[in-house]
Amino acid sequence: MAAVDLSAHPGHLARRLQQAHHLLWNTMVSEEITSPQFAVLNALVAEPGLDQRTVGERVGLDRSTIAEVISRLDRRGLLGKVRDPQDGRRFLLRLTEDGVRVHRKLTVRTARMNQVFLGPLSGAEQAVFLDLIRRVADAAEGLRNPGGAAESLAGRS
Amino acid sequence: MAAVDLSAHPGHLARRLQQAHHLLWNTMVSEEITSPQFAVLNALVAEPGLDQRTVGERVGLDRSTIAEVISRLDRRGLLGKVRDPQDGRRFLLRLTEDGVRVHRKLTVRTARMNQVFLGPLSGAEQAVFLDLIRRVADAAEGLRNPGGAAESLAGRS
DNA sequence: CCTCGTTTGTCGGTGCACTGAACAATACCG
DNA sequence: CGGTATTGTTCAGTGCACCGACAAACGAGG
Repeated sequence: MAAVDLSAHPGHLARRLQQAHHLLWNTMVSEEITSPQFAVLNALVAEPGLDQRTVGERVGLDRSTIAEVISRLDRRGLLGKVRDPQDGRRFLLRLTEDGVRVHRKLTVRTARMNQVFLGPLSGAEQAVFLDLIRRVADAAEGLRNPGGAAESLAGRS
Repeated sequence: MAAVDLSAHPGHLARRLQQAHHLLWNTMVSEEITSPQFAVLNALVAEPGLDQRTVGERVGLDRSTIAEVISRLDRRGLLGKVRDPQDGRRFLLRLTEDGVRVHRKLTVRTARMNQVFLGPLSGAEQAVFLDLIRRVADAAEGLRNPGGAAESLAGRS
């Protein structure tokens, strides 16, 4: 029996980590607005008037997924989409007042939740934790678009 | 504009980490069998004859999700389910020969993939990385079942 | 026995996430 | 100007993940 210890597999741990986060988010932040939805709201607070594709790029969601998330936020009246008069392909997105309000409220709660989530780690460990995840995620993402900006991974042709 | 830097949010990073893993899994391990499906195969290699619920507990999936994953593996002929003669509620699960074969093949590939995935980190960092994720995930999971082991979070009343 | 409460699995509903394909509007090139 | 990419959005299909409700099966008391 060649069974493996899953607790040494980063993918398995990543999944469990996200489940843990989902659980905490539901109880401490919101049952209506999900974490990806909040990320979209946040992106539009920072840069109102973005189009869908760019928002997706900012928060790390592909075109299909971002379309669903945005349509949900639209249905709830948290943002509005209008066609760009300059470029009839895009929708320009901006938050409604409701959207801004929701974002403000959840910002406070997410901060509290993050403290609880990272509670088991010391301050120094938390910084290391975030740094390590970011490095692993960035590297793997770099494998996808070799032709992005000035790149990360060494192998330029 | 009270926008927040998402790259300091562990939940956001956790999601991106999983996406990165998903991408690598698809290209380096299998497009047919997913990571959760492999986890189930692995659990049944270690302990043949488990029931669905217990498998779900081993790999960290709830009853609904594990049912879907198992039905997929069943449809592909990688495992068989028979009712427990002792307890008519459960199904006893065991891998078919095909299932064992697939598990063996993927075990090799996952090992390779994990090396690439963790490649950006040094050996020492990899150990820290896995340890930190495990601690955070375990702690948050502990919040769910207060009746688990001894308790984690400091802020008791 | 026969009810009461629990456990196992299923089902319906919602939501994230990816792929690949279709479509429309725009931009580029000869 | 016309034809061909390129880009932004949508749609169909698959799969993970959660919750709540439900039926069948079990277990313990009466």
